[in-house]
Amino acid sequence: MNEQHLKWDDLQVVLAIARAGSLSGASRRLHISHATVFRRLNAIEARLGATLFERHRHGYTPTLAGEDLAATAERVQDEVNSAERRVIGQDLKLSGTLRITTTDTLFAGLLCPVIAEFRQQYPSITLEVVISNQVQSLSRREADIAIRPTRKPPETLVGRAVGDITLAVYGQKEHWQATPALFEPSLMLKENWIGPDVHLGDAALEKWMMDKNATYRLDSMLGMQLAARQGTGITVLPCYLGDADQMLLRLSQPIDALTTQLWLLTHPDLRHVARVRAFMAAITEGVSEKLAKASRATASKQNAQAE
Amino acid sequence: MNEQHLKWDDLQVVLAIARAGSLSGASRRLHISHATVFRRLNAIEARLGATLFERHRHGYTPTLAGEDLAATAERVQDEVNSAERRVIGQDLKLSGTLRITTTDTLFAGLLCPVIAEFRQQYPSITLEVVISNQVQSLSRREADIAIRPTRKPPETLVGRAVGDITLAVYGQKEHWQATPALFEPSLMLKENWIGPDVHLGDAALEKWMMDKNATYRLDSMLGMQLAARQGTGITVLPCYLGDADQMLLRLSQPIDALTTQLWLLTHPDLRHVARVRAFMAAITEGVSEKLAKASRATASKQNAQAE
DNA sequence: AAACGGCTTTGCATGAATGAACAGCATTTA
DNA sequence: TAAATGCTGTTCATTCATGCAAAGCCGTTT
Repeated sequence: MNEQHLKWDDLQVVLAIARAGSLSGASRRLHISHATVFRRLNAIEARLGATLFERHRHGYTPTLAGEDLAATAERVQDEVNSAERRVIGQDLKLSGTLRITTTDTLFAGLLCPVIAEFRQQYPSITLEVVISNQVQSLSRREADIAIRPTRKPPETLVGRAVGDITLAVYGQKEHWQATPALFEPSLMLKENWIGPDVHLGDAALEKWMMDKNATYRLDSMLGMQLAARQGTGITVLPCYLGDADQMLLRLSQPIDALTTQLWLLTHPDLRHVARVRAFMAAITEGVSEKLAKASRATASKQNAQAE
Repeated sequence: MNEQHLKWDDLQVVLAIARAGSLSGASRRLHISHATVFRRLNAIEARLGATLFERHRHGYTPTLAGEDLAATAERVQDEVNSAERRVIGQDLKLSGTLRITTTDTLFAGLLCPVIAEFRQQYPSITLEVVISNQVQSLSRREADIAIRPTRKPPETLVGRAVGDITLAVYGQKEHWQATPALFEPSLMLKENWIGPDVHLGDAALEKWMMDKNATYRLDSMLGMQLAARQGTGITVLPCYLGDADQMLLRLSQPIDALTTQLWLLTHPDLRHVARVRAFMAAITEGVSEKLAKASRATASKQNAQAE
């Protein structure tokens, strides 16, 4: 036997195939061509003199040896990711790339102009924005900063709460403008409600909507906003989104049970990275003012009704 | 920041530079060109945006980040080596490569014909023989099988003792053939002794030679054999070596304090590899007979004197 | 039954990586 | 003191690895 048959990068290929269960799945995980995955696996097996995967038409299943290597690869991956974070965590330059993950609602309703301003302020920092309602793993280096509404952030991450996100009932202005009062939601059960489907992933909202019997469900707040604009029914939206929409009218006070906080989160290892700090400061400044403005709009409407 | 800047193979380069302290040293460790080391390190640093080594004319020293990555790389190396041994340890084929390490003395005096016979018997097995008096690490995959004289083998390895290696005093036949008796070594203190230097690495032999005042020292048994052939003095040699040399004559009984055992050692993970088993069986059979023959030659000479 | 989607496998052109050779500088050796 | 040695750094030609495109097979959907 020669000294070393296993190239360290080989483990990454084995892991991707084992976890994806196919060559094409692995190629998508690794962002390389499936032809390359195919050839690299065959080269690895030839070098080791061992069969790592059983071939099927629908894909590949690992042998015992293949699974052993995949488990090893996971441990190596943790080591590599930790090391990389530690090294990059010392970066004091206001340049380089930042990868941000946030929801479509937050991006469209709150963050877009703030990020544009940050771009002007720090042109040397390259931004990659992942707009997804799926959770991106910060420890797995899928993103550097997460901007999310949450009532309880993960303990493994660090960050700050920027402000409260209040939610209230909204309806089409054209339909509801002749009714100036704010309603108690429990008195609106006979209305047609537009609600969230299970993919939106807000358990508290789903629970709150249970007695509303929504027969029109969408998987995003933006979708619910668009539906309410059509006069199809009433729905619950974040105040920053609903209040800014000229075609919608606020129909209730903010609903305490649905209030969340907006959190900026990053991995502890990255908290001293200069561009991470700069970005979080800019978002905090730009967004907390907008959330405060939404809060003031709530109070103004209440005073107007008292007169 | 992009998802991943650190290629897993990068760690290997960083480790080699950190431990060798220079690009050329690292290139020798990795068996690649120093130009490649130079370029790969610069590429790694550019990707990470961090300085891993300080440059000097005499070589490179790691920064804190570089040392951190090197420590990580060592852990990864252990993982990779263990995984490879486990996978290869299931290999049941009588083909592939075997890497053997043994001493120059054992190779020249005992193993050469036995290995040649093994080559004829298993032509599909490629042998790489490292002849060195330095210890080669089996856990670091520098060799698969070690053949060594030792009185106490390392506990982390597995193997078998093939037989005893006896050592006795030898002198030039031309000079000593008129003196048929065997001497007690303590009565030969006034002779000119040829001894081992410190690099031979046999502490028991060095201790035994202390009162012999050897003023001609060599760093190998083969060297001591050649010197004794010239009639320069008397020396201590393994019986399998001295008895087979027509120009030398045995002058003493085997010296109990110097007797060692010949061990075949391998890593526990490799003990079921078919070619490892085949090689160890062949060496055991071929060598134990030769060591027994040396033992019989001792008894015959003693009987001749009793008559 | 045809179309579609997902899988694996193969050939060719291109880009990336590597080794060989060279150059320069400082230190060591004869 | 000159030559040898060992280091880093650069250029050019070659080799290797990769992506693109194509082909084949099979199961599912229309």
